[in-house]
Amino acid sequence: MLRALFNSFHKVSDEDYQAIEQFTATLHIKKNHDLQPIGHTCKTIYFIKKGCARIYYFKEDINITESFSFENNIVVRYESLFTGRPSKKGIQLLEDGEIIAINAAKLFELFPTHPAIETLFRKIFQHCLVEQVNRIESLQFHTAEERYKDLLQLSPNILQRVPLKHIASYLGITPVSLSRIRAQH
Amino acid sequence: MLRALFNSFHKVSDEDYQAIEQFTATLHIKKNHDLQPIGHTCKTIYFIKKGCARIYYFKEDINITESFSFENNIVVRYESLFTGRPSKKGIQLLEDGEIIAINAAKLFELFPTHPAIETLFRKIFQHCLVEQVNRIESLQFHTAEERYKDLLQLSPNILQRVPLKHIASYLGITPVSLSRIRAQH
DNA sequence: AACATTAATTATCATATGTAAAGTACTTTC
DNA sequence: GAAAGTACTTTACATATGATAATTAATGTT
Repeated sequence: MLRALFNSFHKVSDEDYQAIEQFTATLHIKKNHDLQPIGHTCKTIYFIKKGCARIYYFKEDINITESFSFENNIVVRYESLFTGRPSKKGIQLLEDGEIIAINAAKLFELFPTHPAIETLFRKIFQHCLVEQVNRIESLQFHTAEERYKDLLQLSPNILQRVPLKHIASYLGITPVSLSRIRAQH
Repeated sequence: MLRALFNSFHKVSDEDYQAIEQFTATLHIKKNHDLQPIGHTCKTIYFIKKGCARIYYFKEDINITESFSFENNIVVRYESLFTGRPSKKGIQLLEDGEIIAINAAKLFELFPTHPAIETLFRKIFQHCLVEQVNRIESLQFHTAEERYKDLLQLSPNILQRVPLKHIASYLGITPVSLSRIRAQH
């Protein structure tokens, strides 16, 4: 499953895959619990095998969802992993979940001896970069209603899995405002 | 100059640097001219030696600035370079500029034989990823006024170099709205 | 220098979103 | 199963931003 995801970015040999696997652990986390709390420096790349999660932070007491992640996706707080600074963001499970944790420091140590692994993760990060650019475009010049409709199109079942208050803050609006948008069907 | 920038991400040997240099060209572009027009597939990584540029696109006749880039920075339309799809975005010079163009296809071909070059660009892309995440945070939950002040703090001389209309669309607001924000000092 | 074009500001009005408060429905806990 | 808590909606009002149009300022062209 993890390997299938990897292969979709860059084919790796059995040996390379096993080298990565060596530094992975499977975690079972309950709904509403944190995979990583606010304030810790991110040293792990997570892969969601089952469940869904959100990256969140507080702005003046307001709980803001930066992103959602569902099965078969990677979750990383890049701004912490790539700078070495503590993250003001946490990762919370929105459903009971099964998570594969990859030790990032150990993984990065593999790069000099396993170029294919470095290539794999370079391509994964490139893909993430494209996702972020698209998100910026959406936030910069779409109305809240357009962003809501786009989100439903991209993740049709998100309404069944994620509380509306998180969707609201993800869209950059208040729950009241989201209610209004939903009401005018 | 380019090498100094590279070194700030990852030290490369003379040989590696020369391998990259082989696929670079220096361009002189006049103010208001396009470095790359809308609709072309991005196959080049640009480095700004002198001048400043913006990535822009149209949304229903409205000319939107996605990002600004100044001296000593890299400009790439990731969503095109990393997907191979034509970009609906262009790159325009806002001042007469001197640009170093790196042929991305040739560069990527160096990766298997020059692992240090791959590492260098992985780190550059990681840095860009962090920048994009920060931009998302700014767009998602700051008011237009906060975003304006943050921009001035980050690029204090931007007002002298960039027309306000571009700054407005970069902030996700109309020029009229930016005028108002500036008026209430 | 005169003219034409574009950029920026200001004013007015319309609309979208925020804030606060109250009500309803759903969950959780004991 | 009652009580408490949480999520969501609705209403009323406040504020920020958008749209349009008119004016002034700045820039480019001949």
